[in-house]
Amino acid sequence: MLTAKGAATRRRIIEGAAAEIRENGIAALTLDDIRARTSTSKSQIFHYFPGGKEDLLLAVAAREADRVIEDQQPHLGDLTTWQAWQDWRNAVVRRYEQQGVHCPLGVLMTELGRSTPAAQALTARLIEQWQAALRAGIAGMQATGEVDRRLDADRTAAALLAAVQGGVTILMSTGRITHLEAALDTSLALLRQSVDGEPNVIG
Amino acid sequence: MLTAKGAATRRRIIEGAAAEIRENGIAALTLDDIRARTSTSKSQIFHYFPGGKEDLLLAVAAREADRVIEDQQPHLGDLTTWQAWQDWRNAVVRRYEQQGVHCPLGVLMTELGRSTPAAQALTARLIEQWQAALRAGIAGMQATGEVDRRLDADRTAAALLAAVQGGVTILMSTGRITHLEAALDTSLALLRQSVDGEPNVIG
DNA sequence: GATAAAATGGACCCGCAAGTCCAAACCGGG
DNA sequence: CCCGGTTTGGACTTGCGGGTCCATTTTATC
Repeated sequence: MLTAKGAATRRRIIEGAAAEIRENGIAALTLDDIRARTSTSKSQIFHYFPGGKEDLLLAVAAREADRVIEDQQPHLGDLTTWQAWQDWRNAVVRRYEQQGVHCPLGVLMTELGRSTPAAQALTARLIEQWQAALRAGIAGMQATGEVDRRLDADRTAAALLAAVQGGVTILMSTGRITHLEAALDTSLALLRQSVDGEPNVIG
Repeated sequence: MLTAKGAATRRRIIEGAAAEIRENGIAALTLDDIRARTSTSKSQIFHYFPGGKEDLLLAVAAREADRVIEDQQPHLGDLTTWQAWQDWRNAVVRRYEQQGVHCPLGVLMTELGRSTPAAQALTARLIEQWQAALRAGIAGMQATGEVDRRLDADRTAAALLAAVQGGVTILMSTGRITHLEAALDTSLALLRQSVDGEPNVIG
């Protein structure tokens, strides 16, 4: 079982590990660092994560995956107006601006993505969830005629998601946010353009 | 100095390390694996890469960065017609289809990207080079009137690059290439669309 | 407040992998 | 064929970090 105190400790360990990754990356991550930061002991880590490091990392990844979606709310869930899209765009930029150079999720995915099926499933679920929200937003805008109905909503959502992802990746490796902004703005311009044949100014 | 034989060995070590990363990722990479695969000895690795593992990884990253651009040629250097763009698009898809789940470059960048300034410079240079080629292609198409002149060529190139990068990232973590394709096709559709105000069918 | 379960502390073990070292083999030029 | 440097082999050291173990303390429940 798990008492309230135990649950709190477990949570503290996950958060501490995530913070550690954000600061130093996963390559430098040791259980001892986590232990020190969270004021716990080795035995606690293994008590709450019997599978050891991998088990803990998976929990961190799950937490971070949730956070990714959370941080885009309430905008992501309500992309019904151009203003909402713009707010969402700004939320994404702001989120990753603050994130810093290490993305716990991205690193975790590339690190244990292929090794553990559980991690792979987590990734797939996040992408699906994110893409579904974008798809719903696009479809809704199409219903009101604000977005060209000839667009394939799902495919466009996939492209938009890829653009964001790529912008973030470049941000992580260069520290510059210009690509993420360009990717978002260009993608949104595509949505805004030529509604049912009517041309529109780009940008 | 470095004799022909020495240079060959050095090259063999780099290629072997890259192959090892492609197969098993960087987390699992050990000097012993490389040693075994390349039929060399520990001392050779340190002889040719005095800085040890990090030194070697940097060399691998440099090699892979070159390869990324190479593999997109000759298309990337000659984006003067829609056919050329399409060929380039196909080359990119094919390249990453074959690459497998591990991208030596991507992994290396996220792994030692921030730790070593040299790696960071390498990344910046690759992105700049890649983006410049795309920018040149877009600008050229604008000159002939085949792409809307109101587009900011550099910013659009940045967005396109981000889209590709994101598609690749998603491919690496899910094994599915659909996002890369959607990202490329959607981005190219944007370029093709509404030339100087004339609407165009999307997709 | 007794008792069982949960939580915690921290010493210890152990294997692995990076890096060191030295001696041997090889090779090119005089 | 001999001498400098280069290349190679592989044993050895070393430290780090994941994981184990058990004793102790705390907490929940009756």
